[in-house]
Amino acid sequence: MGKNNKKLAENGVWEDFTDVIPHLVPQLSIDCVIFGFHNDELKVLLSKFHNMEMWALHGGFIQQGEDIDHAATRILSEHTSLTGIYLQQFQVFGKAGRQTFKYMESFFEDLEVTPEVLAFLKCRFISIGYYALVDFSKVNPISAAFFEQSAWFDISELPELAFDHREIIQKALEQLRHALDYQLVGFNLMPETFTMNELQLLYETILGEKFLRANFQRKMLEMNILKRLDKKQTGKGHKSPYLYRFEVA
Amino acid sequence: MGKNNKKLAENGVWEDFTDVIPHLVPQLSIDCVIFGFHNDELKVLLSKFHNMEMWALHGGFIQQGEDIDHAATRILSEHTSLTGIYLQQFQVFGKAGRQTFKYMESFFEDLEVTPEVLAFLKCRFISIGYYALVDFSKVNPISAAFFEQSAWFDISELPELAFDHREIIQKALEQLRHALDYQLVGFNLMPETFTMNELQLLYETILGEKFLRANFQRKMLEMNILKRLDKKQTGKGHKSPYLYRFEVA
DNA sequence: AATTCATTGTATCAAATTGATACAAAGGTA
DNA sequence: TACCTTTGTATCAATTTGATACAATGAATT
Repeated sequence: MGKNNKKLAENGVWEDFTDVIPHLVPQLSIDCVIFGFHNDELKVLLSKFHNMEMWALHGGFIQQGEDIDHAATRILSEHTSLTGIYLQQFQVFGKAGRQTFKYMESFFEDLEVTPEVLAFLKCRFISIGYYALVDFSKVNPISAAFFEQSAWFDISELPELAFDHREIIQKALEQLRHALDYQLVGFNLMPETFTMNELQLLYETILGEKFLRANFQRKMLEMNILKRLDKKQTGKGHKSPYLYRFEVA
Repeated sequence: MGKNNKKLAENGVWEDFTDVIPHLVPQLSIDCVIFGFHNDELKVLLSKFHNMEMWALHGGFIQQGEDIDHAATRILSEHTSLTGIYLQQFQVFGKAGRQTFKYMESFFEDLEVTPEVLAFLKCRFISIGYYALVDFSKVNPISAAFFEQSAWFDISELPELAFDHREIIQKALEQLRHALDYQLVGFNLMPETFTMNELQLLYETILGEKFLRANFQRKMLEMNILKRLDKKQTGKGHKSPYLYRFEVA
């Protein structure tokens, strides 16, 4: 997988980049902030540029006439092989100088592409931000063109990020927090079944505040969105909790 | 202004459209939903296509490298001569077939443009939706290229609208309602000073629900965002209300 | 000058929601 | 069986919200 980047189409998606450009909406891209939840921490899936200590969001281009939501779904599945994922468009990033190519000159020099392609890649792109909420345990990242590896990062311990990707993640988090308050969005980050305590930890982690156990449970139950299943056999020395599944009554 | 559309640059913004295209981000546009409040009704400012009973939002293109918020501000001022307006990006519209040119063939035939320009104009555009909140009394609409007049429409009595502009307005309204709940956004639709009753009417109109006068006043006052000024001399046969100005304490 | 009327500003009480604490039940270990 | 920890739920206090009441104001009317 991706020993070097001289060929741009290692994942088979692009046969020849020069030929593809005319079929794209130029200077417009999509960037996905892929959120997962693991070990009581909110994670973001990032990809690392080849030969550089620089990470980036999973992005891609929109094809002529392609529905943008379809493009986002396609890009996501190209990077994770996941389908049926919760995806939410949240903001467009289009500041004048949002892409700086500082520290990336050697990266571009290594690319064996035509001057036209290089000029295209160095344009100011306007990027539509989507966030994806995925079940961490089901993700199987795929390395795509330009990148050599993918990895999950704790939201509070992000590595060096390209362009304005740190700001994009920050805005995505704010939108996610907001959505958590008035939509039933959190369950997309949970496995199929879960305990009340696990759900509470998700809410506490994302919102960055603690809740009283009794009140959290009362609130969740009176929303009538949880189906109570059998008890979970924990083997721990205490009462075993119920399992729940998200299910609107 | 705008007796016909054979020349595209009547407002002086575009000298020659063909020359301008290469300086735009292709197939990407901005559409502004301009909200105003008048006679206890929420209004939208629309423009009418030349020689057609078809209305549209005020839109425009983004220049290469131009900050998109700057572009939105520029477009707004080109259409209304207003500056310092509250503008909020709210959603991108990029469905596969969002522009239908049904009923618009004659419009395109009337345009004396090169085939290249025509092809450009008929592309599927991805449009970034912004909404603007303006003080109704200060607006002085300007007719722009393609259009013959502008007018305010009650949100509940919209005329025939081009493309997916009805949906864009609907989504803008939903976002505005939402923003009203948790941001201090409504004051942009009000004149400099106003009575509590006028403010309540704004909230009731936008949110589509009635509030009890006493509770609305209590809620607003305890937010500490209103500066109480002198009483308004109404000349009416009852107690005269205080005037307020938006001012964070 | 007193009366009438619609509107405004605020007080008050009831109802609902939220915050904090308590306690019994379960499931294991010592 | 005693003990410890976690879970599920009940309970009461505090706060917020909903509904109603009432005095004050400013003009027109008598």
